[in-house]
Amino acid sequence: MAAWVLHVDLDQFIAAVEVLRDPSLAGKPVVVGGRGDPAERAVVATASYEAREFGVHSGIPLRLAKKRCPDAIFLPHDPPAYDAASAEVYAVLRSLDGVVVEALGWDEAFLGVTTDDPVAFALSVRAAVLEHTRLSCSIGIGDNKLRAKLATGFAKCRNVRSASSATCRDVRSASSAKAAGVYQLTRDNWFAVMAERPTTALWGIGAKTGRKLAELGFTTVAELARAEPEVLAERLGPRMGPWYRGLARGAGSAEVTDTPWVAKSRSRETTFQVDLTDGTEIAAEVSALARRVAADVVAEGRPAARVAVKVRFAPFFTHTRSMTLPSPTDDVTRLTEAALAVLAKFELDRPVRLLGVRAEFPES
DNA sequence: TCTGGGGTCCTAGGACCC
DNA sequence: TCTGGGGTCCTAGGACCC
Repeated sequence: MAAWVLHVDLDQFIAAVEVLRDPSLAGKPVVVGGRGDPAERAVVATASYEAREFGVHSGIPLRLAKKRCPDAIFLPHDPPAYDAASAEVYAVLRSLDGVVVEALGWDEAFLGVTTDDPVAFALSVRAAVLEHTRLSCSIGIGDNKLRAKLATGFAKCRNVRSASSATCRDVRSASSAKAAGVYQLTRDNWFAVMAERPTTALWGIGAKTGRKLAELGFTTVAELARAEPEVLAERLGPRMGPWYRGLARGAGSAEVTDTPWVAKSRSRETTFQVDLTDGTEIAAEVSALARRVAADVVAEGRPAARVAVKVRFAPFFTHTRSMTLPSPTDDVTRLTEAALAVLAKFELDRPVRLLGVRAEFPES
């Protein structure tokens, strides 16, 4: 019996929950985001596969989604509904025998499992989730979390209509698991599958870091895996540099833990439909955000030690100022006064498109 | 095409202290 | 008088992820 990491990822989770609520949406292009009004300042949270065929995907402005897919059905983002659906999925996962469940978000979890047949086990997990929640998921199997997580992307290629995407290139020939919705990635097929892919295919390397690596001459995973740690450390920092090289070699933790997640901070922010210019109005919005954050802090049952304010000026310059409180507190008045004191550190000389307030908890 | 909201971790400079 | 280093805290910003 061997230890395996499984990465479970619900397919188009938010759109799928909406379809369960309203079966008439099935098979149609559905776009969820903001208040469901494509004329507003907001972005796509999830698009159904039908909408994705029009180039609509997470993160693009609703306005653009409407332009690309005029017939799409736009729905408001409804977190409580997704919380509830997510809880059902986790209940199923936690009911599985001998499995450690580590939550990653609404629609993702790592499972730690000991088995001789991880593919059969993954298929049984898919079946259980589908039977009890009517939601489908894809499952990556790995010998650590990094490989399990990346495997899920390939699992989706055999599961859904995204087989034309870059992630899916050549995945069939390199596969060892033949089942739909499941894919296995281990040290044995790591380089066969990953070597020629761009460094940004790795979990933890985004566009910015990918560009820096390319400037150093490392474009593919194989090239990054052969890089000198010192060269990477020089350009990308003493810890991050060598860590990226490890990613390229498929290195990662295999430890799955069910220790409950404890928040290190709580924040609230708002993008205004129309930029704010009036100082009094800006202060009033910061107060309102601070009161919401204070309520979150009270609910958390721990006092906050630090308060930060975020201001995004038009067109898109984001700045943060913060202060450590004289002593930790969960008092609404003290937190609000602190947020206003931090706001006063800014020179509010340009229109403001976003305001945010964050409370940080002391380190355990 | 003007780009949400909620988080986490890392880096780097300056203050301050010994 | 001027000069060392090291350690820690505070602050701002960058990058990434879902």
